[in-house]
Amino acid sequence: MPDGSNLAQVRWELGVAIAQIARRWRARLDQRIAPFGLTEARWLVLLNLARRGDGIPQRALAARLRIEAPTLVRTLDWLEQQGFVERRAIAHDRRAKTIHLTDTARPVVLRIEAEAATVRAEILAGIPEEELALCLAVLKRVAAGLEGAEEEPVDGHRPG
Amino acid sequence: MPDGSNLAQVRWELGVAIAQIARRWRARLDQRIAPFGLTEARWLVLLNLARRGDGIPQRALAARLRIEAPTLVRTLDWLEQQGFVERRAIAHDRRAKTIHLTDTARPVVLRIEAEAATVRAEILAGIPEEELALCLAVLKRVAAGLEGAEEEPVDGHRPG
DNA sequence: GCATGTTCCTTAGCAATCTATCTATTCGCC
DNA sequence: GGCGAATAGATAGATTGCTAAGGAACATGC
Repeated sequence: MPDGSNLAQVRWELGVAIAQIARRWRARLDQRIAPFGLTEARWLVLLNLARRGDGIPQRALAARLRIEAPTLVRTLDWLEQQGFVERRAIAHDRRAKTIHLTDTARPVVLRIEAEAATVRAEILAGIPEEELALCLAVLKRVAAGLEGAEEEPVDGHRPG
Repeated sequence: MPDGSNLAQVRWELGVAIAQIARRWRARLDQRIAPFGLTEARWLVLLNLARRGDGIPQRALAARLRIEAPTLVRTLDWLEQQGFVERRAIAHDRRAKTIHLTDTARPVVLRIEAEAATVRAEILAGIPEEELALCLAVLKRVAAGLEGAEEEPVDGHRPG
C-alpha cells in the first residue's frame, strides 16, 4: 500500500486508541477507588492541591487541572459538602475564594495515590520504560499541537 | 533521580497526557463538524456502519464501537429521529432490531470523514510517521492490557 | 466619582459515558 | 408443553466534561 494511506491509517488508529484508552483507564481507576468514596475527577482535584499547594483561587486551580471553571465548581461543591475541601473568602477581593484541603482529605489522598499507582502499574505491565518514554514524548508533541493551534490553520509555521 | 521514581513519573504523565489529549481532540473535532449538525460520537456510529457494513443488531454495533449498549441506544434515538438511520425489525427474533444507514446519511458521512482527516492532520502535523507508528504500537499494548486484565492481576504472564 | 469593561464564581443546559435494572423474547431442557 | 436462564433493547440515574449566560466585585478612564 502507498505511504500516504498508511500514514492516514496510523493517524486514524492513533486517535481511536487514545479515546478508548482514556475511557477504559478512567473506568478501571473509578472501580478501584470506589471503596474510598471518590472518583478520578474528584481525587485529581485533591491530589493537585496536595502536590502543588492549596490556598489558591478556583480559577488558578482549574487552569492547573486543565479543565474549565464551571466543571470545577461542581466537583468542589461535592468535595466541600463531603468535608474534603474548604472555600475561604479573601480579604482584598470579595469575588474570589481560595480552596484549602482539610485534614480529613490528606490521608485519603495518600491512600488513593498508592492505589492509582498500582492501577497504572497493572495497565502498563510488561511495557519497557524506554517504549513508554518514547510514546510519552510523542504524546507531548500531540498535546502541544492541541494547545497551540487555536482556530488558525496558517500555511506558515508557528514559533515555539 | 533513581530509576524507580522515573518510571513512576513516566507512567503518571502518560496517563495524564492520554486523558487530556482525548478530551481536547474530541472538542476540536466537535467544533469543526458542528456545522454538519453532528458530534463525534454520533458521526462515529454512522462511519462504522458505512465502513464495516450496516444491517446489524444494536448489540453487535455497540461491540464494534467498544461502547456499552445503553450508550448506543440514546445515540441511535437521536440519529433515527434526524433520519440518519433506521431501526428495522427482524423476522425470526422480535427482540432484536437491525440498524440501517439512510441515503440522507451517506453523503454527510463522507464529508465529515474528510473534515476529520483534516483535523487529524492538523493535530499531528510535524510529527514523523515513524514516531506516530511507534507511539501507536505502544498504545495498542496499553489497550490490550486494559481489555484483557479483567479483575485478575495474575502473577504469571498472559498469552498474547 | 461614575460609566464601562473585565474578572471570578455560579447556574443552566447539553452531550456522552457508565452501571443497574426493567421488559419482552428466545433458548434449553425436562 | 412449560419453566427457568439467557439475550436484546430500553430506561433511569450518576458522573464529568463543555459552552452560554448571569451577578457581584474590581479596575480603568475620563
